[in-house]
Amino acid sequence: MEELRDKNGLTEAEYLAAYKPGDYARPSVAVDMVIFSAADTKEENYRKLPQKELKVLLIQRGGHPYLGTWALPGGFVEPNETTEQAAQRELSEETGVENIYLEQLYTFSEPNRDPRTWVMSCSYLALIDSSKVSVSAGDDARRAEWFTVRLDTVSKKINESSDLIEKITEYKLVLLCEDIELSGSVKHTMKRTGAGIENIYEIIESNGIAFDHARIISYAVERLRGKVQYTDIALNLVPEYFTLTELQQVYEVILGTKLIKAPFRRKYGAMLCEPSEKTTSDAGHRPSRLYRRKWLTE
Amino acid sequence: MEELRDKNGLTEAEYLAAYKPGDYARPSVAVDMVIFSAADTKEENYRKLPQKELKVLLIQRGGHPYLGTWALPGGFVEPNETTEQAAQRELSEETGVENIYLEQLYTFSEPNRDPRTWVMSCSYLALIDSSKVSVSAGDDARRAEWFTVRLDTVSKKINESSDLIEKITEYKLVLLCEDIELSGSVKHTMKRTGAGIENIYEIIESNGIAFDHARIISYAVERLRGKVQYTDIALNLVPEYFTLTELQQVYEVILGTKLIKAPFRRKYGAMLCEPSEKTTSDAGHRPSRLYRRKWLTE
DNA sequence: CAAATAGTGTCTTTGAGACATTATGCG
DNA sequence: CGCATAATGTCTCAAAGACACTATTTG
Repeated sequence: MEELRDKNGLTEAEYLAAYKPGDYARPSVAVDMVIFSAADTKEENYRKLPQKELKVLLIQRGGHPYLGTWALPGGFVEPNETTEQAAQRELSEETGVENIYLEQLYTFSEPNRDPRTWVMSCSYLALIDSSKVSVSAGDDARRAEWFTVRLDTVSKKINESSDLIEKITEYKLVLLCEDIELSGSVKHTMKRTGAGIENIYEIIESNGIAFDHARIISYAVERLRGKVQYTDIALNLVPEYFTLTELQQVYEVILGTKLIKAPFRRKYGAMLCEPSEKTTSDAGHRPSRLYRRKWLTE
Repeated sequence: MEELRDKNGLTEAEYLAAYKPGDYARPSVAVDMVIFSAADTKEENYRKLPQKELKVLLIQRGGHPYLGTWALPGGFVEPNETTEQAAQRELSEETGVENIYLEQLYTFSEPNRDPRTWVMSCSYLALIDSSKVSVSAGDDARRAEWFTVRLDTVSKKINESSDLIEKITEYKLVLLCEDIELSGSVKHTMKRTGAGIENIYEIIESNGIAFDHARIISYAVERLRGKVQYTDIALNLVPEYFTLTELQQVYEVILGTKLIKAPFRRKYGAMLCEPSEKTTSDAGHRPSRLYRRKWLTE
């Protein structure tokens, strides 16, 4: 292999030594983090259990563009690191917590998604257990807050003609934090013509959410909804010791549906969790067994 | 919103007009295409049916680095296009076929994955029906060939200690095209320490496959294996009119297992396909009904 | 008719969904 | 004791897995 020479008579080592990068345009590459947690609501009735809510961490922009609106935490990838390492770095800077579940989501590349310059966003999904979440710090410079996430399908239209099927779905994303309400609408058009499929995503409204981050958050919620059903990913949103009711609430808040207790326990409780010796107490009702994650070693 | 001014007293329009991109390093971003098809093997016995094989399109490198080895088709993303558009462009250049199933896979970003310079690869999965595949053209400059794909799990080790679980899986990828045999080994280490999970992928051997493309191809096969089970993605590998046995073979070759006919037909045949009036003929046995894709409009 | 595949019937087992019933700690 | 939740039992129904049987074409 060392002896191979190209049409200029150079070996690979010689070629690389002489290599000069061309000066064609290169994009900046940022990582944007969709950091979810599942936090308890406050419950006044001491006998009733709190409910879970899906939260996402946003940061208020202190400069242009999108000054004053809310954005996903993120930053630029540096030349000596992978996007995963950049994501890990941003994550510990932002939350102060190490060892968080991290998964690459999607690379968004619309050339005008950042009005300043050509910036691609390699987005990451991170899941953090709510007990580790530091109380939303009203830091001096950057204000970071956890927003309750709601993603609903607003409308679904299907246009069918002889050889064109068009499926238009509109999603509405609402983000709430005390008196702040942000919202965004994403329209997904799926076109099938002949043997071809085309998916188009458009942001048709973005209210207080910076860049294309409404789209990125919607995408992250959809990924979470899908993966929760066939992986143990939800266990990353729950403390080390947890009750099965808690876990069920996490599933419910992600999927947006109510689940029935008995089959949920048979399926996920038995498959993903193992009972510990501990129980809850002081609850105003029968105490509940605490479970731990069962590491799948199949 | 127009009236908001930042700490320098600028409106957003003024800020953007004055904006100068910094001169920090930017990566090149390439798209690499994993183009799969499912082609029939030759069968001498006229009564027997041909088998399907999973194929991937590779191009022999005509220059350094990795001169003479085989690489995924791909190219650089240009400033006025999305990665999807770049992928679409590469795809029609390479195969001459429009309207192909296309899906973003993963963005690989190890800083040294290209020995020349900092290049990220945004990889795409494309599925093309074998009847559209032009016979592997021995073009003048770039030699392109379809390689039969085989991905096996070679070994699986689990190290469990008190608070560290390590799962090491080794995959072996073999690519065959007549007398050419390429191979690669990818090692996946999953470490769980405390609440943290770390996934490390290493290429431990690459025989005739350029860059980190052995890893990208392995990733694509795994994605395909996963998605085939809960989507209609496999129908993109089959012509407009196809038999259910053909479709079953596609599933079998992707999953690497044999499936039982009756339940396969009940599940996928009824759900994803609709019968046409046509049948096969001249087969040396009972003719088979030809089906078409049923577009899912739920 | 023999070879080879097409296509269907049915039995078993598994598991999801739905609902009901029993258990238990706390004030 | 009564409230609220914990935990489990059981019935029904749908579907996956496995296997066998019938149907149909061509040389």
